[in-house]
Amino acid sequence: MERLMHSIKIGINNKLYVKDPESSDLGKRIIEQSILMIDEMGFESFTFRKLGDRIKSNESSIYRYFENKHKLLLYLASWYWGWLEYKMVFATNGISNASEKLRKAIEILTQTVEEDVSFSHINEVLLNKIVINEYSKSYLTKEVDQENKDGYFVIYKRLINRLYEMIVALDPTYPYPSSLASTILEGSLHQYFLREHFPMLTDCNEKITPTDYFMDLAFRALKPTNHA
Amino acid sequence: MERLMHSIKIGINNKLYVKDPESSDLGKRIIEQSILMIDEMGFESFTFRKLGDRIKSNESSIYRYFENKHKLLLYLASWYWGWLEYKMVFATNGISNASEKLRKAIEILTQTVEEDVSFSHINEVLLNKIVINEYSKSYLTKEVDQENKDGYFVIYKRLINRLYEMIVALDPTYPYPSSLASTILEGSLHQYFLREHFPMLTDCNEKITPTDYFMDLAFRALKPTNHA
DNA sequence: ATACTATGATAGTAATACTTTTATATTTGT
DNA sequence: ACAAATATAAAAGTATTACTATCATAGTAT
Repeated sequence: MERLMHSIKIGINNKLYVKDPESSDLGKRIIEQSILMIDEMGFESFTFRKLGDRIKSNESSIYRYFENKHKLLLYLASWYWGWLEYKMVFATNGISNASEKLRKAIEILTQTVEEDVSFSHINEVLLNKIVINEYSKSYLTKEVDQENKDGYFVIYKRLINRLYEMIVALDPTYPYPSSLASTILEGSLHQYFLREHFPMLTDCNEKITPTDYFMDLAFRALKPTNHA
Repeated sequence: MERLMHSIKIGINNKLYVKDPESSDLGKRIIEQSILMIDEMGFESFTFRKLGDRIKSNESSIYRYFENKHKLLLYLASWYWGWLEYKMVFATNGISNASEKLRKAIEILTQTVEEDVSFSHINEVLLNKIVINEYSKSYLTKEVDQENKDGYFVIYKRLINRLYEMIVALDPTYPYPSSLASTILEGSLHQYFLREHFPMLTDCNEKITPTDYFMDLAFRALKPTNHA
């Protein structure tokens, strides 16, 4: 798996960047260090000026890669969802039993990102934390509809759609498969956030994981059909 | 109900404001017009300078009521959750059957806010839209833990806790009552957002409501015990 | 040797998120 | 009715942000 992913490039909408950050050393440093900095200081405090100082480059050079920090966040999020999608498709690929397949998918999508193995300059653990803490900000804007039209959220939508398909395959009678799919993905991020900051609002802790909760919820909601 | 609510004041943590906006005409205009403006232009574009222009007052005068726009958002959100809590407690008060009680609570908490009836200067319909589009931004910050300690989220937490208690009363064997309660509240906001901007990611539309979805989900998950 | 490209350095602009000071209007207490 | 206290308004100032523009320079490709 690790070896395989080394040779994979996650295809991100090229409107999200001015110049592909994967195409140069500076670009990779921008990605690498922006992940560290956004995690450290939060998205609002993060600026291209500070990033420039940190990577000993220039603010104006960073603008040659990304129009603004909002697009950088969309880029990072797309990368993350693409990476998760890849892991999920890979892990569920051979499974023919609909129930097992969905089980595996939920496991991959809701489990903690444990360690950083595959891409040298991208720290997936921190990127997962960024997605938990900042992803909502990327779509809760007045520009969502235009940006959605421009395809900035395709990977995320495709991922939810894959989950939707597995739900329908398992139980075609369930009336809310899209909502359940989006609830699992978004709700999982939320439960991680609550575990960290509002432990009274969640049952998740060191022992119980968001995976446990959503696995249970999904299988309480769905009734497998016999042709599965 | 309307008459009753006219005489109710929603108790909001007094650290959220410098001067109580309910205590003066200017304060009420700040609340009234900030709701309209945040709805119109979104929270990031909204500024105290623009609000001052709009209400023909001065930027500096607004700062005498709220330290910054972030605290204003927290104030508006607290007001909203307090208002919802009130409606929920009122509506579920007389119900002794645990199942019916939870049913009523979910209905109140997840249904569309249809019209603005009770408080003259607060438009609850728009406030509901603001909560859908902006609430996450109020807690997805580096300062959450401190602000949580300062009690800025008490009403929201109390509301979820009330829902939690109804879930436990209905089915004490269910292992994730807190997570289910927080999922219903947060997930409902999310489904409304998706319905508006990402219809492919939800089953909710003109006919199917987030209420339908979460009512069904909750009652698939929970098994009433006989002593209910 | 030259031309092209990437990056860096510097400066500039408009807007934001405030703070400070001073003036004026309004309310209230006696 | 008058003085004092309080609320609001007006204006100016500051540091930072989110860029844009210009010019210089180093490396690379032909």
